[in-house]
Amino acid sequence: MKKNKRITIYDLANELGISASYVSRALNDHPSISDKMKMLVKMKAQELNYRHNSNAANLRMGSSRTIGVVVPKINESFFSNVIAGIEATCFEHKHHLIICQSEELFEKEVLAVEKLVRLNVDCIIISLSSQTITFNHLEEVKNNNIQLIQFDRTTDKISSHQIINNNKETAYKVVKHLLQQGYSRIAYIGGPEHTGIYKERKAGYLQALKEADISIPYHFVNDNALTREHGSVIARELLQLKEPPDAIFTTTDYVAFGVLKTAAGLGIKVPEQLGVFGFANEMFAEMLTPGLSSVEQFTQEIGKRAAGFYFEQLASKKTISSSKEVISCELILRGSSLRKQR
Amino acid sequence: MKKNKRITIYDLANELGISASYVSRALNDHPSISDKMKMLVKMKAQELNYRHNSNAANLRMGSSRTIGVVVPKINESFFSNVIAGIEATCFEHKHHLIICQSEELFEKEVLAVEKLVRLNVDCIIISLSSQTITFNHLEEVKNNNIQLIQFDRTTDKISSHQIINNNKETAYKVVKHLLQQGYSRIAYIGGPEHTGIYKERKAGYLQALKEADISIPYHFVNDNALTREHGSVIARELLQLKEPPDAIFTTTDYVAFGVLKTAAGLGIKVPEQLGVFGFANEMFAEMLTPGLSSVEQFTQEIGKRAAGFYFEQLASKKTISSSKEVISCELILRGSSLRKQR
DNA sequence: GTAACTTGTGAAATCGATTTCATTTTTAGT
DNA sequence: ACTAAAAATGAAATCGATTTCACAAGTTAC
Repeated sequence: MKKNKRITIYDLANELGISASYVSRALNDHPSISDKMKMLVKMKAQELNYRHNSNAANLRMGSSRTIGVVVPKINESFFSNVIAGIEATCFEHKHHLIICQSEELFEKEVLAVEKLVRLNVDCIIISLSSQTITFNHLEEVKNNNIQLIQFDRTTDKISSHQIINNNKETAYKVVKHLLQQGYSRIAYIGGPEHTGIYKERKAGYLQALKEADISIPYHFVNDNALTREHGSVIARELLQLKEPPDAIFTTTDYVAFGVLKTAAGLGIKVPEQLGVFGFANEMFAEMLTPGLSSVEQFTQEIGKRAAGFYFEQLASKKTISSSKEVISCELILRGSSLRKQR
Repeated sequence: MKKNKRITIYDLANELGISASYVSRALNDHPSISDKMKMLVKMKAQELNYRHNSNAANLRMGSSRTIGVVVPKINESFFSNVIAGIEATCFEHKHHLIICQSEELFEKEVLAVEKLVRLNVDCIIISLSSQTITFNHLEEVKNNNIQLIQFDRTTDKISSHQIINNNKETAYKVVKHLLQQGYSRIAYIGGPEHTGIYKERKAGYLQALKEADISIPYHFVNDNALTREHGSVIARELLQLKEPPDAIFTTTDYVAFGVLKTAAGLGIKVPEQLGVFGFANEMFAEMLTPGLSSVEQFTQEIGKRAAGFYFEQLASKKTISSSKEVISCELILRGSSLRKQR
């Protein structure tokens, strides 16, 4: 095992017979240094395989040109697309990205946030886990002068910039669409209400029903469902009622998939006997048979705006304590909710 | 804007009337310090909202207790599951994880690796982008005394530990299965051959055909296909031949999905007229109609083994320069390749 | 020719945690 | 009680890049 000690600017300085400070400036394109010397230093760096040490630089500068992202799951397409958007914008601004997942666990979310604080990131972009109901860990982020930006699963209890969809309005439109397709006994299977987006979607659902003067049984409204399994179980209960729903609106495509599976299992035809509408337009939504109607949230855009906001703040040097940015969704209509010829 | 300067161990030391070195030791549970004092220091740290500064610690220690992961795409379930496995093992060993994606671009892969080197990670676990055909960036990793571990998309040109599936054998089994189902004109749509796994899978495919004494036309063997679009295009060509294949084996579920779509578009019935077999058992494979037969790669296990190997090395202090670990796949048979009653 | 200024360069301080080494204090042993 | 050993504690060096400050050399202006 060779003890390949890493090359530092001091080594470069020695080799070149100049000082370390000079080397540092040369590498950073400081204006007081001639292009010729910059060239020379950079050549040498290349030759000796010099690697900049971020830890040393960050320690000195107190900034890391790094943004941390915390999401529940990186393999839900919603989140991975948001991340893609964030990354694109970071890339433009030559910032790094560190991605963490909370796996929907509060404990892991706290750990991830702590880690990012310790790493001295300049900004944390977060979408809360479904378990998260206290926010000290976010307060801490701000106490450490780290810019906090929330998206999608946000809380108003912590003041920060937020990027969200027009959830209520969109849910309202979904129900309107279902009504227009001739469904009237529309059930709801949504996520936990303490998470803002699900509350909003539920509100939109309820408002549309109210406006249409439709009353639905108590059991038609279900919260706390996020997975395919939840969807299956609740759908089974709903569809075996004496007077079952003729449409189900879910706040996640995963839940919708569970519903579709159960319906198929019970021999219920979609969309003829049951309309199904999802949310998030996951990649698999169009792969199903029939295609799952869902909501496009322009996820990439959300990511771009989240990171974009940070860089705007950085440039303007103003600090906005609290604000909201809304991105409008689009209904993607597929077979699962279309029974009328249009 | 309050100038909330971060609390350091010096601040804690001042407050407590002891030295910084003492504080450091107390926080790190150094044996030479009484439990009472440790308690006291930790309480104070809590009270003043002290945050450990990783940059300072890593600079001093030359290690970051961090593993970097570079994968082509975090939103392919294969990779996100491997990451989940890596994360689980890292979590056990109290190491951090930094996730980067190359997006199948060589340039981005190099940048990601550079970033990780600069951040002083202790180990890099990588699966190569499909563009990668030179490996200087990996050589550099090793030059910087960072442990390198490759998985799935690996190269033998750089000596390192590798975790791979038994790709050849598995592909061989897939073709055997198709033959046994009565398919005989079996086409292949695979990834780029310069990537080891695709070469292996192709080899397995060819061997099975050879053993069965089946010869297939030149056009039945296609490389460089990785996306759904590739799958669609190539499938269209294949299926419109005068003597089209009666089965298609693809090395990615995405490609297989493209094949299925095209087949459906052409009115070709799966599995009756065309058998389709994918690879990777992506989440959507079972969601399709008919279900897509695919190969389970035990991805989580791959991740666990990759990280596990690092920690074993760390514990044993031996350095193994080059080795391979093989994880066996399992054929998941679904509708798309089952036309015989079994 | 001298004052005033620019430009190029380096020494040294700095960031915060860790660790070596030395010193002080305590405990134990006889 | 006195020495030897052990435990507790702190001072200072260290990691590597950046930056402030100062100085030297070279230019310009009158």
